[in-house]
Amino acid sequence: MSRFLTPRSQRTQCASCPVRQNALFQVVPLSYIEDAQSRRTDQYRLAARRTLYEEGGQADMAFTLFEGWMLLYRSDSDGRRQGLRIALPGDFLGYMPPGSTHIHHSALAVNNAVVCGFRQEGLHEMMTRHPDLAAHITRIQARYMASCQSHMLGLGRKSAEQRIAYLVAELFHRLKYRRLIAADATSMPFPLTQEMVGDMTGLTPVHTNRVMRKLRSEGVLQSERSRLEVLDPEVLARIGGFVPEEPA
Amino acid sequence: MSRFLTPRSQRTQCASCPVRQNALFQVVPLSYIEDAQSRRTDQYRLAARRTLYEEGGQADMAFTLFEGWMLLYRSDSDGRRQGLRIALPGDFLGYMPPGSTHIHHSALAVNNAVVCGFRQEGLHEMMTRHPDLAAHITRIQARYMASCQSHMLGLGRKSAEQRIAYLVAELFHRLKYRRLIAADATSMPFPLTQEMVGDMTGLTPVHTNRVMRKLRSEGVLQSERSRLEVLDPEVLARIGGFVPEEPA
DNA sequence: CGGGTATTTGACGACTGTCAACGCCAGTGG
DNA sequence: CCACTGGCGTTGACAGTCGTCAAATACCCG
Repeated sequence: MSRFLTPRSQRTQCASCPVRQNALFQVVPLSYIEDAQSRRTDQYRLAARRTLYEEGGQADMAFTLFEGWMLLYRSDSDGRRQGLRIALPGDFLGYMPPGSTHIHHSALAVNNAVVCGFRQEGLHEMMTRHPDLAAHITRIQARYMASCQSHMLGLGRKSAEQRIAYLVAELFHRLKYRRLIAADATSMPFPLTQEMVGDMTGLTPVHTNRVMRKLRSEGVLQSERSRLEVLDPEVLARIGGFVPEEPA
Repeated sequence: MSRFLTPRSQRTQCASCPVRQNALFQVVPLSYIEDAQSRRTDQYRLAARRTLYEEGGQADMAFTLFEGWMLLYRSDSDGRRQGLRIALPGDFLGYMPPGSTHIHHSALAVNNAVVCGFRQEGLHEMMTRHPDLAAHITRIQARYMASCQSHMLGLGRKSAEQRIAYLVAELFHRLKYRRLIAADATSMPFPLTQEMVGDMTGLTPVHTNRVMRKLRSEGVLQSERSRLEVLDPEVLARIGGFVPEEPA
């Protein structure tokens, strides 16, 4: 648990290079697109294993994730790292309400990612102008909060197998909900390393490996390269105690 | 871990009786008090060990806690319970953004408590009318989110002793920050049972006891009835890895 | 004083972490 | 084309934390 802050893949420092590309807003409601378009910055392409922002840094930008997955995490003074959330395309990252000074977590690109940045100030202005944008952001926060609480329940009270099953079931559900995979898909892209799964579940990479191996031997999962096949979604959800909620 | 849903103190179902009493809003900014006064309901007095609301219920009311402590928790299908947050006087509970149907956690009165209720709809109306109230609520959510993330770090990566030390240090800090105890106080009211401490830290009551005993024998804490004396705040914060953040 | 709850303690075992190696695979450079 | 290298996955042995079960003691309120 000590090799973390500059761990296996010699986690290079953050870097992000502007790129031009068209895409839709997946988070901001349609009615604000015009206003939002004028405020958003260029898009950024972020290489795998680089951080978009880091704990303790200035919180002057928020982002919408367009492509790729990101791992949001927090680490303590001993270098132990705890995953907070896996951000999928369409997710909103790094938002901080007015008056906040620094951000409390870091964001790491799991694979190559594309994000679109907004200045926080711009968002705050928009919120005062469009009251239902404020309501929308409030909803997003509440949804993340609920998910965060589910993870707390897992970290505090579930076994390793349950936590991992929950994580996979949740990701599978979220990908389907956003139509990033077909509704009847039986497999999904899975760019997370076992170490990252361990970060999310509060487990050691070694123990994560053992448990995933067990799930495979039980015929629940099947993994090939960076894909994961869910052989029995029912059992997976039952093991993990995962109950899909409306939004995802 | 199975005796929980109707545990030791035969946790009676929720009940709340209206009461009349004057008090200030501690959460809503002054400028909205007039509007808020017209929207708030009466205050409610809640006996110790009763729930204010429960997971899965309708989310039609939000509350400001005036007196007493509350334990917000979530439980899974096996009856295991995980504490999410200790609400102290001045805290805001049960808020759900527009469109939410049911609440995802339960709120239990640790000791006798007094809350003031607001209809969610009323809050939503106010938010559209007063954009900075929306910003304020957003800030509150972000603060709870940050605290929630700190707890995730603890649940996932810290030892039992560290988690308990963190919890106590955090409560001590929050009480001081809100001037619920003097800035130079060396002790605080501590109505939590060891079981509740275990709920918050993801530990068994039994193991919680052992660890608290250890902290006492190390001369860090001292407990009498429902008070806790912090003999060495420095060491406590260092053990728990607690770093006070601006708001609390 | 009595009943019920909370705290405390001991024995025991399971789950998970730690340490240390090894194999596999992809990308790189010769 | 092939050897090399670094990251990731896999495995085994072992230790320690923490959960479980069970029971005794202390405490609080009526």
